[in-house]
Formats: sequence, structure tokens, C-alpha cells
Amino acid sequence: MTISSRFAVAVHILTLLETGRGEPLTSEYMAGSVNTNPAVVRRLLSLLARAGLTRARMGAGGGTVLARPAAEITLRDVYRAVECEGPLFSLHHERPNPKCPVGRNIQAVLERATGAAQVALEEQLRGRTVADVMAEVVAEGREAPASR
Amino acid sequence: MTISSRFAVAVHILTLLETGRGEPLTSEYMAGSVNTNPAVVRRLLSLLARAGLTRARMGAGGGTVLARPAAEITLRDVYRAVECEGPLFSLHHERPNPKCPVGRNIQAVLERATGAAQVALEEQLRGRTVADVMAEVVAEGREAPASR
DNA sequence: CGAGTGTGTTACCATAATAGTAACACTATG
DNA sequence: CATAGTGTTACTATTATGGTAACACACTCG
Repeated sequence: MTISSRFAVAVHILTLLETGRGEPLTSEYMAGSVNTNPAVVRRLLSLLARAGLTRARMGAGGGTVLARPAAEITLRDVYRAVECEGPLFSLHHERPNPKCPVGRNIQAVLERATGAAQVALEEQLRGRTVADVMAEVVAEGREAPASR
Repeated sequence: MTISSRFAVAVHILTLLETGRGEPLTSEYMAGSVNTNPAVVRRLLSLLARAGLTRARMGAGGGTVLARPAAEITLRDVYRAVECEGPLFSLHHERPNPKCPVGRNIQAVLERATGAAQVALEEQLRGRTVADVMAEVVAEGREAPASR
């Protein structure tokens, strides 16, 4: 299966906040850019705030701002914040047959292999920050100006 | 979300076939080791055969064998065979607002970032073969002999 | 001080993917 | 020809997800 779109939307949200330059943005405004429901945005923001990436100001005139510089928020931070904290790969639903030499030991081996793969993925994500994404979005807009 | 257990079960199956040393194994036997239904195993085998990793002999006395040496089947081959061929990361369900500078360009940027992460994951998987898994299973059995 | 704006959270629904299960046509062996 | 075994389909239960509405709470501003 695929990794949920929460990651994509969360990066989108954080990029929007970076464009705000400290001005708090409302979930309704962000939902307009993402093209979804404000409550969906707030659910993501709840996870991001819990991870210390954003900070919300309640009440009228409130909204959300980045809790630290965009250059210090890696995509791995975002991934960890919004995706399930457990391992990326599922193992067997039912425990394999312990009487079979393969069944008895395969899961330990699989855990090592899939764990290494997940680390490789996260290391790649760690090499890019929200500031990088922001810069690429700007560059993209310059190369394909308002097309479509 | 998580990557389905199909990958784990498929690696398990291929490891079992390697233990068979050319003898065809039945889906019922393998289901006994995996601890699931034979039809589930056959569904996986169908995908593995389509990818050219296994070969089945029909009829009585039939079963499945590896189509090429275990040392030439990487975990990336297995991953590609049984997981959806599309991208690992989902993007937005609804297309983001094209009137927003961020919404208009974020998906192209996300595709690059998530694509690189997926490549990193697959490259890590490519470094391990079914023969490696087999060897690790044997080693594991030596270190933790028949415990539990 | 009170109206209004906006967050945080809950509950509920529709949809999709997954794994388990049974069934059956077909194929090859012996 | 009887049997063993594959390949495939259909159905079900479970789970994750995203969309939606609702509401209590918090804060600002007039």
C-alpha cells in the first residue's frame, strides 16, 4: 500500500506557513490552498504542534505559525510527526509456524532488512528542509509561470 | 500507513523455496509455515511468477520452484513484484488550488522529494538477496536455537 | 463585557485496501 | 481415469483514510 497523503498535505501546510513570514494563518485559508476541509487541516496541525513544529494562537485573529525556522524542519521531522510512529513495513499478521526453521527465524531477519530500508528512506528525507521545498516551489513557479 | 504484509510473506515464501533446493513445494505446505490460507499463498505466487521470480508446475506432484538462483533475486525484485507498482507516497487527493503559488507548484516539488526517498528505500532493498536472507535465517537459528 | 473569530477535538460516514475463506475450472501425473 | 495441485474468482470482515459537521473553549476587539 501507499504512505498516506498526510505527509504531502503537511509539507504543503508548512510551506504555506513559511510564506506567511510570521503572520498566523488560519486553517480555513490553508484549506483553500490544499483544497480540502478546514478540519482536516486542523487535524494535521494538531499532530505538527504535538511534534513541536508549529505553534497555534487561539481566539480571534489567531492562527498557526512555524515554531522554528523552516531551514531547521526536515522532511523527516514532518514524516515522523504525521505518519504512524511504528515500522513502515508490516510483518505477518499471524505469527509464522515456530516448528518450521524458516518460520521460526524469518521475522527477526525481516525486521533487520526492512528496518534498514526505512532508515534509508528517512535519511533521504532528512536531507531536505521546508526551506528547501519553499525555494523549489518558487523556482518551479519561475520555470512554469502560471501555466494551466 | 504501512506497506502491506505481502512483502514479508513473499520473502518468506521465496526463502522456503530456496530450502527446497529445486524440489517443488505446494501452496499448502508453504501456508503451513506462513500460518495462513493456501489461497493467500497462491495469490502471492501468481504475482511472483508474473515477475519471473518463480515457476509453477501444475497437476499432481506439482508445486513451485525458484525461477533463478536465490542469489540473483534481490528484495527489491520482491518488493516490485508484490507491492503496487505506483509511487510509494500518496499526494493530495484533490488537486491543490492552482490560484495559490504554493498550491500550483507544490506537487512537482513533492514528487521529486518523495521519489528520491523511494529510490533510497529500493536501493537499500536491492543490497540484499533471498540467498542472504536464507543465510541469516540459518545463522539466527544457530544463535537462538529453537527457543520459544 | 460581550460578540465574533478561530482552534482543538469528537463523532460519524463513505470509500478503499487488505487478508481470510470457499469454490471451481483446468492441468498434469501416475 | 482418479487424484493432486494450480490459478482465479467471488465474497466477507476488518482497518485506515479523508471528508463532514458539530461543539466546547479561548482570545481579541469593539
